[in-house]
Amino acid sequence: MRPTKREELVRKALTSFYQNGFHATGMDMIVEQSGISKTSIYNHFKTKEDLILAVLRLRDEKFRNWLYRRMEALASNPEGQLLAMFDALGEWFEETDFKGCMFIKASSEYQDQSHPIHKQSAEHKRIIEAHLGDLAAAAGYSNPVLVAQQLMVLKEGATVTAQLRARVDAAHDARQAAEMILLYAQKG
Amino acid sequence: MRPTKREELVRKALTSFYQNGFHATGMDMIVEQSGISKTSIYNHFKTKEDLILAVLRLRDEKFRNWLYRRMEALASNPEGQLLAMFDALGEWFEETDFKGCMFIKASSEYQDQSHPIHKQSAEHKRIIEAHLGDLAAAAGYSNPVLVAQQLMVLKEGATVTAQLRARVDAAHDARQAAEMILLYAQKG
DNA sequence: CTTAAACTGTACTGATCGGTAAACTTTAAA
DNA sequence: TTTAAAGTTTACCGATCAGTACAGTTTAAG
Repeated sequence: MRPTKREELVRKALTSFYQNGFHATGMDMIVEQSGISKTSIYNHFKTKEDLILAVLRLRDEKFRNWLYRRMEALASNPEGQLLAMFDALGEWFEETDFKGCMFIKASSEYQDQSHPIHKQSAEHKRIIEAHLGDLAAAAGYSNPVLVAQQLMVLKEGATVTAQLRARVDAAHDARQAAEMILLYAQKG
Repeated sequence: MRPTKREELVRKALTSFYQNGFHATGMDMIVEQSGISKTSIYNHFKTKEDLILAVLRLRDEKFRNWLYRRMEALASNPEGQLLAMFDALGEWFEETDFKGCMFIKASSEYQDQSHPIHKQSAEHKRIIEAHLGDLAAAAGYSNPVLVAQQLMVLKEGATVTAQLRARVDAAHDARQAAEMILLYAQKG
């Protein structure tokens, strides 16, 4: 097995699904955009759903890697990294091909909670929230779980606002709100 | 013209689109769910897109009416009403047929900012934010626009979290965060 | 009772959907 | 250089998509 073609397929499919949505993107469009034959695609993935799941796995890995590294680059201590997440989000929102969070969109199109695509989207969010919880614990907050949940609400809200209303500065609003949350959160 | 049939069609179409999504809901499914013939549907609306726009108009009116009334019922002063929005959201999240915000989902499926469906979704958010701004001004905050923006970010984040992760208590987290925002916002 | 508008069912269009069959060509390792 | 896997093109499948044509039926007002 040559992994390159498969990876290239998933990478190209990612941009197609991200830019156009899941239902709106037909397999023929993916053939066009990727330059990979349909027969070959279905040799790698049994169904469109399987391809989407692979796309979401790649997106999860790439996005979390990028976010975590950016948070570490922008601040040295855990408290600063929590706030730096919103600066990183702001950079993301400013990218020309920003089209919102792929997992929010996936869960919007596959609404059933038991659907694999929905479950995988929820898992992505769970992992990020756990990371924020670790940082909040390291920062010494007495209720790191609550802090992480509140910061996640701000993150999702800023992302949706940036996509739906083209409001890039939502990241700045969210950061200010996060600062107030951290100010009030008791330290253990 | 009898307005009843048309209204019934839009009402039934709303639940279909809300429960299943826009692309995933075919016109044949709307014929089934509404009991109204396809010929009659296309006599009222030229295209599926026109029907969706009418559905979103109805949703905007119904949702804002409900939210505003609920905020007024739960608190008497403007500051309390701002916080009561999150209690109202919590009630919404607990409804058995809650499936997230219809406008967030619409903008996820029609991503182009210039698309009528996307624009109408953004308008819905703009109107609610303006209402929050009025309440924040009445409450005496020196920067009511910023307060409204931050509360909107919390509202969107809580709604997405409740839908994507089945976390009804996101409304409670958001309310706590909102309390801290209001505590720190200077009064004029 | 008449009449016109509203609505109905049925059948259809061309396009596209996800997915497959079959025969052929490229690729990379033995 | 042989060989088998991985890739390709082309054509197709039945189902469904949004939307239409048409002839018949219900409805409500004069």
